[in-house]
Amino acid sequence: MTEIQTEKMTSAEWELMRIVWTLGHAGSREVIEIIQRKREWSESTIKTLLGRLVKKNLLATTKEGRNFVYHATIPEQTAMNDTVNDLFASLCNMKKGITIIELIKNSTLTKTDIESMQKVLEKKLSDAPDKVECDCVPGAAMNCK
Amino acid sequence: MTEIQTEKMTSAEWELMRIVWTLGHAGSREVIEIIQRKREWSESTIKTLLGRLVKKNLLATTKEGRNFVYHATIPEQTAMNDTVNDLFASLCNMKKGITIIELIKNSTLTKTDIESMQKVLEKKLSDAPDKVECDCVPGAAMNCK
DNA sequence: TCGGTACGTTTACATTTGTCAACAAAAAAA
DNA sequence: TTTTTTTGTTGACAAATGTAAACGTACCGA
Repeated sequence: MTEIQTEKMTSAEWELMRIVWTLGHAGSREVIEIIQRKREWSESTIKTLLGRLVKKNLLATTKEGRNFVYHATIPEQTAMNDTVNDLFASLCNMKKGITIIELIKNSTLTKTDIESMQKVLEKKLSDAPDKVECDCVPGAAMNCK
Repeated sequence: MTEIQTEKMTSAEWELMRIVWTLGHAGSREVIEIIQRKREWSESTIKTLLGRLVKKNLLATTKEGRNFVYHATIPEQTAMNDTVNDLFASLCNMKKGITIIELIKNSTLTKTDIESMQKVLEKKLSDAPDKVECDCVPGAAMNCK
C-alpha cells in the first residue's frame, strides 16, 4: 500500500530528486548547497521540500550517525518514464506521433540514442496500424480527422 | 504583453481545450455536454474552468447572438509541443534519449508516423554528438556518468 | 559545563487548482 | 408580461504548492 505516485512530484521537488538520484544518497546539507548553486531558495524552503518528499515516499532516510541520509525510493528512469507517459496519456491520440517527432527534432541525442531509436522503430513498423483514432470528443461524430 | 503561457494550463483545463480544438469553436453548452460524457464535473465547475481559460488567454470568445463562442488562441500542436518540451527541459539531459525511446515503445504510432520519424532520425544521425553532458549537479565533479 | 551550531520538525501564509453554489442579466416560454 | 430557463460572473472553500521563519534538540568547540 505504500504506493509511490510519481505524479505527485512537483517541479520544485524534481530538482531535489535529480540531485539525490545523481549522488545516489545525500545529506540535507549537500542537497541544500547544490540546489543553491542554481536556485535562490532559502535553506528553509529546501528543508521543507525534503520533508515533503519523504512524506510522499519519494525519498527515504537512513540515520547515519546524527544526521539523515536521503535516498530515492524509485529509480530516476522509472520516474521519468512514468511522468512522460502520464503527460502523453492526456494528449490527443492522433497527434502523439507528430509530437514525438517534434520532440526528437528539439532534442540533442547521441548517435547511440538515435541508433537504438531506429532499431525500435524498425521493429515497430511491421505491425504498426495505418491510423489511430482520435477520441477528443467522446461519442461524437465530430472528432480529429 | 498578452503572453500565452502554455505551462499555465492545468490538466483539467487541457480536457476542455481538447474539445475546443477539435470542434474549432464551441459554445459553453457543447463543451459542458461533451465533457460530462467522461467526467462527473458539475456544470458550474466547467463554467469556472472556461472562465479561467479565458482569463489565461488560452481561450478567446466571440459574441454570437446572445451567447459566447469559445475558440483557442493557440493551435493544439503548439500547445502540445510547448508542454512536452517544457517537461523534457526538466529532465536529466543525458537520459532524454532513453526516455524518448521508452516513450516510443509505449506509444501506438502509425506507419506514417514511424516513417517520418525515421527520416528525421536519419537526418540527425550525421551530426549527432557521441555523448551529451549531464548537469544534474551543477558545478560539481559528481554527475551522471 | 555552556553557549553556539547544525539539522529535522512545526507553523505560517499567499497562490493555484479542483469543485461548486449563488447571482444577475438576458432570452424564451407561458 | 410574468415566469422560467439559460448562460456568464462572483464568491467560496479545501487541498496542494511555493516559500520561509521559528522551534527544539542533540552535538561541538571553548
